[in-house]
Amino acid sequence: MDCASAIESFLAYLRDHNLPVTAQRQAIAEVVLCSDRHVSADDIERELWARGAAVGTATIYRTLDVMVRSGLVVERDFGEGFRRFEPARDEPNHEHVICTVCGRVVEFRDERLDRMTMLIAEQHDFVRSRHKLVIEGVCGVCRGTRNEERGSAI
Amino acid sequence: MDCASAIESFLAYLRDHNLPVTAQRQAIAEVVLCSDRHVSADDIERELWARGAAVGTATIYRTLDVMVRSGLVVERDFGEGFRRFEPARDEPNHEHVICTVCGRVVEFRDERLDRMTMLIAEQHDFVRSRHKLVIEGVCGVCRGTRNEERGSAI
DNA sequence: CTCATTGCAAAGGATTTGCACTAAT
DNA sequence: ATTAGTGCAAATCCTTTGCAATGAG
Repeated sequence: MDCASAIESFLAYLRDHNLPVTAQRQAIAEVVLCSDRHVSADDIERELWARGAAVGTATIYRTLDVMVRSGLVVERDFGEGFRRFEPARDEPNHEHVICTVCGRVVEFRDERLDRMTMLIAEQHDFVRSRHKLVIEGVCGVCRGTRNEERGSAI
Repeated sequence: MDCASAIESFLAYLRDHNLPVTAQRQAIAEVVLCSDRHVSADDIERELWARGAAVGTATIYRTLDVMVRSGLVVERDFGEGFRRFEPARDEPNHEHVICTVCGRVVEFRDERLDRMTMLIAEQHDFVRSRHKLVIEGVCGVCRGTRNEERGSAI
């Protein structure tokens, strides 16, 4: 699903649920759904401010809530002390590799992992709802450069 | 390594580094190192209070810092909004299954996982430092009982 | 005696909430 | 007109820090 149709889906979700379609919600949706990064609430706020369409912090969090509930956005916690959000893509379950230097996040999928975690949960008498795998390391860029360049999250 | 010798190792670490061995540090070490759970700072504070040896919050965090630096304690973040700590066991790298109802944590090891994450990191031009896998699900107890019983974290 | 630790309270960052005000339907 | 959303500031939660008092070596 591309960015434009994701936004349309979100607006449709709002209408379907009798939730007002406000300028703020559209602006936030654009930032989150059109980003190929894993953005934090702060990233969103900063980006909207830069675009000259500043939105209150509370509204950003409240809108992220709605977007997560709509299923169009997925919440992530990489143990950084804050949450990140990414557009839900068609891929059902994917994992993350995160660079401990610049914070860059790369995604990958592995079907074996899905099966493995399901089995492991069973072995311990758990019914698995989901799993989260994060691989930490240093990316090629950060190993090469002397860390002069550190990516922004937008 | 058992609980008593883990405590002894910690005290040795303090002496080796010319750090004062205080009653508070010993009390905190006992709670953390002798627990088979993954305790939070709050769990520790509550437990010490219950034992009649209350210790200030700041001291608990500061001591946890020292214990992590000593390598005898490992810090975990399960995305709950706070950190948990567990004694570092001999096993090098292990994963966690956490019950989304009662918070119970079960550990397991899988060598394949270690190899897999190493390879996956390589494929994306990352040098892996470590990985974190958390499987979320509902444990047998919480599926059976109607959630009357919810484990404490100590 | 000297220097690190302790405890308390204040400060911090991320997130949530109360409430008067504004805007969508 | 209703009803919900918005922004601001205050409040929360977990964690850290400043600082005077305390204790270990």
